[in-house]
Amino acid sequence: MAGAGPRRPKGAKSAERTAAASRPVARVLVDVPLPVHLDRPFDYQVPDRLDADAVPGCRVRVRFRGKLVDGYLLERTETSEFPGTLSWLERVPSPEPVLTPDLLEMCRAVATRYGGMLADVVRLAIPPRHAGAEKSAPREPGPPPPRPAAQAWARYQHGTSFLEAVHAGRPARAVWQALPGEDWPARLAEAATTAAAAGRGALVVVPDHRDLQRLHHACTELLGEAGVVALAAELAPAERYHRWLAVLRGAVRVVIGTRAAMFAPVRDLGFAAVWDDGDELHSYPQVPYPHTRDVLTQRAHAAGASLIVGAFARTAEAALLAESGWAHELAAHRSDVRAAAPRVTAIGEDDTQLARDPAARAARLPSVAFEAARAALGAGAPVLVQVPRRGYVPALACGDCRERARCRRCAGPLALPGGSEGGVPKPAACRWCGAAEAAFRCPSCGSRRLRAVAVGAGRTAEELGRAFSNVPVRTSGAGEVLASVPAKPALIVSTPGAEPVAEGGYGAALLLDGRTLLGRPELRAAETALRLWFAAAALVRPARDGGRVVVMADSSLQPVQALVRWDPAWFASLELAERDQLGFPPARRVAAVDGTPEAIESLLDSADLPTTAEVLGPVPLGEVDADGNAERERLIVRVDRAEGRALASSLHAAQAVRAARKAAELQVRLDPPDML
DNA sequence: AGCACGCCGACT
DNA sequence: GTCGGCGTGCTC
Repeated sequence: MAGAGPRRPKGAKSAERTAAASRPVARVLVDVPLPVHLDRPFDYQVPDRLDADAVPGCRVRVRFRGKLVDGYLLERTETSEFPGTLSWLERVPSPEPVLTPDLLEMCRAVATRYGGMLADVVRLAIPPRHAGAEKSAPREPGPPPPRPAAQAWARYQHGTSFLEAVHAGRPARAVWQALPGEDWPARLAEAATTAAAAGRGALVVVPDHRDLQRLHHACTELLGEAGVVALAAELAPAERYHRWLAVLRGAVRVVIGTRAAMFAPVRDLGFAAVWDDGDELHSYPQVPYPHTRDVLTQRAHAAGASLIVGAFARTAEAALLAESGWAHELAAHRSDVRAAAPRVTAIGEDDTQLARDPAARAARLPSVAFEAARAALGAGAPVLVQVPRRGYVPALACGDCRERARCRRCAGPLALPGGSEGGVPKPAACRWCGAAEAAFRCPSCGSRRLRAVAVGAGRTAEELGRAFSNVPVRTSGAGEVLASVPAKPALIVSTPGAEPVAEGGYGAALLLDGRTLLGRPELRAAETALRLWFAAAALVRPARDGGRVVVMADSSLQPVQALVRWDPAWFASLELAERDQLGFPPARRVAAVDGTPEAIESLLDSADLPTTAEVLGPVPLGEVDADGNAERERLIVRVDRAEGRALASSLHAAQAVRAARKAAELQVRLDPPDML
């Protein structure tokens, strides 16, 4: 019997409705933007006419605060704890159980990890409904594909045994350092197909559409058109839902996609992979801002699936997975790496010798770069020119050694706040804790000088075109991204991340403006620069075939050394150690809380933060008035990694307390990638 | 976000 | 007395 909601509703109004005979209570997750304290299910009465359709996981329409809203039926129960009278379930748009127990559990885990709300995660995980797709989407899976040959994996230590584990259903987890020139889509397709051959599901997530096309091509080679499905947020709604349903119903074993696919409801997940986890596109820009790598590691763990975190470069997060022993290394022998890599030359500011050629001088091309390009073009190969994007971000660095200037209290980034006091410009201040730094002294070299760092304009394609007047120049970037270029002499000017693949490999790559790339104010400046360099350099022929890379950056810098030696793991390990020392993620877990000063204050009053919590700030965000107060401010809270979960849950709880509710508008982000 | 209840000032 | 201010709390 229903505890409160009567089975047979009394009163004239609901006389025509009768509750279902068995399990008349539906626990419903309402899909409306709600304050955090309402992050819980609500109970409704199931009328007997909807009894058959109202199955766990189906979409429902219910009346909530007087309005008809969408929701998901989580479960049917006999009784409700709610003391009042339950409203009726109004409609079941479709009995398709889209929020399966597995998917629900995954969404809960993700919400918990980020201190976010379940409904927000479910909104990311389930695409909008399209009725036609429910009729047309397939239900039955085809036979498992044959197990693919995977000799190419033998180039990596433990590569063969990794695939063996995938096939045998033993969870193997690896940080994969792809060899220069590696056909990574083919390798990931092989691994995914290996899981499918064993009858299990596979999921591979890549940063962008171009990568997805390459991966899709590699997968259809092994699985045929019907054996793989690509999920991408930019698909038309009907097609998107059709493909998603095919996955949900278990009709397709291998699923690939861009970040929205991290939640794909793959049946019996046996293998998951994220390619190039350092690409910021893997960070989902909606609450609670989940990251592909985090979600897939969590899913692999929960499902007992194998996992690959792969790239040409390596993030500090991937390094942590390896160093903590959670994953193992999947890398080639050093000698094989050297044999596959191009020859890399670094040219610093001081040893820049401009080319004699007047046009090359005009383009400010050093002679080494000019000669490398000319030799490659002469050999009939295309040359890649990587030009950093435009953009400007104010930040400060040591005026002498160029080390990023950091706060002595909390190691946050120093910047010039702008504005003046009594005609004197305000001194540098920490962007985290707000402490002013009037007497900077560089911890590395002792210098007292500060200089502004700005991401500047790159050289243009026209300038380079003049330096090589008889060679066609093509550009790949924001406007138009090229997928591939033929093995002919050409200059390919590309912004980072938009480099086309060259048939037979580029003869040379020129990585311009390395200094500005390295000097970017983000925490990940060096890691990002190196990732972009490796991605471009990996498209160049091996040194033995004449492949050369010239990077315009000081060879004494660690990221530059890592590129020259082709040792991404070494740099990632240093980076991780440094983050540990500075108290940054992933060594520690950091939360950024934005909101009005009152909301922040009430959160600080009420939050039961973990014992290792260190609170920085708040610092004003955006415009500051005469008294130094802003409409919104940011608070940083950091804790030991082990207390990440506790931090997420305490921030979740603190947002729900009465005092914070009025001021509301608190935005909580965990390990925000763009915070610094 | 909107809507209902609730405890003090100006009015018939 | 009683109308109505919006401050506070709730949404099955």
